[in-house]
Amino acid sequence: MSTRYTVSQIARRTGLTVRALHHYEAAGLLRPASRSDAGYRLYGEAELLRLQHIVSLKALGFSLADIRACIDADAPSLGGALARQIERLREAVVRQQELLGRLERIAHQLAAGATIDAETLLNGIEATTIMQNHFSNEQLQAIKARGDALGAERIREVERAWPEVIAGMQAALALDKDPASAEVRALARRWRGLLREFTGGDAGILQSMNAMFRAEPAVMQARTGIDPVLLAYASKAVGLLGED
Amino acid sequence: MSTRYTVSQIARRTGLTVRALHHYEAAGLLRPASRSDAGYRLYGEAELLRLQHIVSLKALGFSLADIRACIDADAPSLGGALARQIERLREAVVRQQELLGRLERIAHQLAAGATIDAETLLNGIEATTIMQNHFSNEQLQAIKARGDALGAERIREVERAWPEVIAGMQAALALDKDPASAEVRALARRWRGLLREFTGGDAGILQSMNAMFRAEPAVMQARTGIDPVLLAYASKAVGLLGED
DNA sequence: CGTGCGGCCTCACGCTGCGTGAGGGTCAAG
DNA sequence: CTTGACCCTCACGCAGCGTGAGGCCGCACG
Repeated sequence: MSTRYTVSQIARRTGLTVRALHHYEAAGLLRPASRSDAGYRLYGEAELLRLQHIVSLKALGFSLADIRACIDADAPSLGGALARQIERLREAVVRQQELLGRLERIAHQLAAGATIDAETLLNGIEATTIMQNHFSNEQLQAIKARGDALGAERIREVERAWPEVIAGMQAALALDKDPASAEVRALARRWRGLLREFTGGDAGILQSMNAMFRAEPAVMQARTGIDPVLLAYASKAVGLLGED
Repeated sequence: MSTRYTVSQIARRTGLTVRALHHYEAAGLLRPASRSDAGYRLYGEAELLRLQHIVSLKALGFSLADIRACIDADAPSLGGALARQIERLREAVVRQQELLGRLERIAHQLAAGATIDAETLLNGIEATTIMQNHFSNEQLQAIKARGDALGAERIREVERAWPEVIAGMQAALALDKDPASAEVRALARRWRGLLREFTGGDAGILQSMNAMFRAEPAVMQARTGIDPVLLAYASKAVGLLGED
């Protein structure tokens, strides 16, 4: 009449392991219909059906807790759980794709830069990580678009120009020169020009960059040579330029 | 001279927690430069730098073990680890996108079918799950393309026609009619027609479907009303049709 | 000089979804 | 009676920490 199956039979029919069935029982997901005299688990058709549902939901990425909620409460939670699961997965995919993008960019750099040492590579990775933390995705895209617009050649020029300007500004600061003096104004104009080359005139990006320098003074100093004092001095000098 | 930082200072500067730093130490990732008399962990600039690297690599999704390998062994493993990580991530993205696709299809059905009860929904989910297990991705795409080509209206017609043909075949089997008789031949022709509507004449899909019926007789019987005996009978009858 | 509060320390369990034994009964066949 | 093949119940292990528990520093305040 009521056919009974042992754990291993059930396991074979569902593609699960015996251990998993034990686990599901412990998790309150599926209790055997009965036990034999020796304590063997015995399952019936109803349990098999329920298990099919469990397997299906698990294949959709639901957690055991979610599955229990869905099956126990029946209808109400299922639709909601489905929606939540979709939302979760969408976010996960987006995150992973961003991550993948970053990894691929790094791998690309590595392939282009021929034999690059680990230290340099890690520093580069660190830079992108910090950027990732301080700029929004839109801002990062804007920066990337800006870089594409400028072209690799111009970017190299800018990168060569920065140390010079920074050194000049540092020297002016060391000699305690008036930020309003003609010499410092000239430096500030170059500074502002290079900065705009990066920000593209986007006030938000400028703000985020300042925040980044404030949040990571040590790292930024190590990478750019700009410490908070120098930044303040240069900012003041640029501010004194007015709309000139 | 050599500035020393306490755990919580390091934690603040890196955005990690004190517990995480303890964990990294236990994992052999980052040992404090020294300890105070009271046993307090004391970190230096070098540790801070190393930790930046660790954070960066972690942000790229590397496991602590991988990170340790990368940082300890320096250059050699980093490139390889990067490539492996990219590969892993690509696979993960593909898997999750497939999953997302399935979930969205189900959600779509649910939205279309208005108020569908949980039982029916779970059965639908089960069907897609089993299909997923028995057909390759290419086959599933081919089936989907086939469905699009036929159109929703034709599919509904086919779905209405199947039970009728199955019932007829079942009746013929029950009466032990000769599979070669005119009546059964007529049934077999309709059966074959409906089947081709699904397979699109693809022998691989037909084979996989037979395998599915063999592997999941109970489920398939519950869903289609076709049991192994009936399937054998029908297959014989169809075979007897020849190239007719 | 005590005391209170914030850090710091070292265990150690918890979470997810089982895998993988350990140690020991059960059942049908030979 | 023995031998496999199954079954049982613990219980640890995995990754990466979170979150206490219980107790020792260290600095400031009264």
